[in-house]
Amino acid sequence: MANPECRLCSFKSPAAGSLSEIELEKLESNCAQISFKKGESIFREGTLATNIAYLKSGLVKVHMKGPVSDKILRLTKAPAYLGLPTTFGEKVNHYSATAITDVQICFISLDTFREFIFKNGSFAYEIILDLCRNELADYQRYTNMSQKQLPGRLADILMCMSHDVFKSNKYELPLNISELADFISTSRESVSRQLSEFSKEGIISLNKRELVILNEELLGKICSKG
DNA sequence: GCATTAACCACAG
DNA sequence: CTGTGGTTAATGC
Repeated sequence: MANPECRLCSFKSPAAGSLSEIELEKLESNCAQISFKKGESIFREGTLATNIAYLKSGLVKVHMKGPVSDKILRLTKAPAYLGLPTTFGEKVNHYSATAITDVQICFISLDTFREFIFKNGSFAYEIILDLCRNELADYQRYTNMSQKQLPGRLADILMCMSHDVFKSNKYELPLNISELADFISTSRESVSRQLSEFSKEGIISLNKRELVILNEELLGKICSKG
């Protein structure tokens, strides 16, 4: 656990950017930074939500238990708040957050956070903005996912990760096959098969976890046609 | 009917 | 943990 220096933090959220000097000092003394290794759980579904979690660096999967299997709700890259809806709106977490790379988290006291919301309109506004954007993005993803067939769903997340997370046509898959399946609501076998289909068709190449998108145009078509 | 899609099972690296 | 083959159920011409 390191001493946070919120005032100097270069990963500050837009919301924290609107805090005054004094408020930042307050934040500093009510906040603890912790590192998690890849695979470690940051907070877990069913446990009491005690703090606001701010993802300072790294990549996290947000996921919840379904009736059949785990479901990955979102992939969240730093910087971002994790689980505001479940921390703020509910006493008990309705979903979990797990590190998929090494990760740094700042846990912020719920009371302090709440106080900022009450007293600092710009701070509150930034938080609302963030929640709105996420809700819209989630609605979009869920309608997409529920109407596309398997190839379209897979193409979708492969491109998403390429554009939004890694900003490159070449990247290391952050999720294993069965996590990909949990993400796009299918079985691990289907993901495995579909990936080799894409490889055979020359759309992607995949050795180990190293993914290269060779034919982005075609992948885009598959993505939009479903 | 026949084809397509995708899940489930089993088994092998 | 992954990749494949066989089988099977559902859905759409």
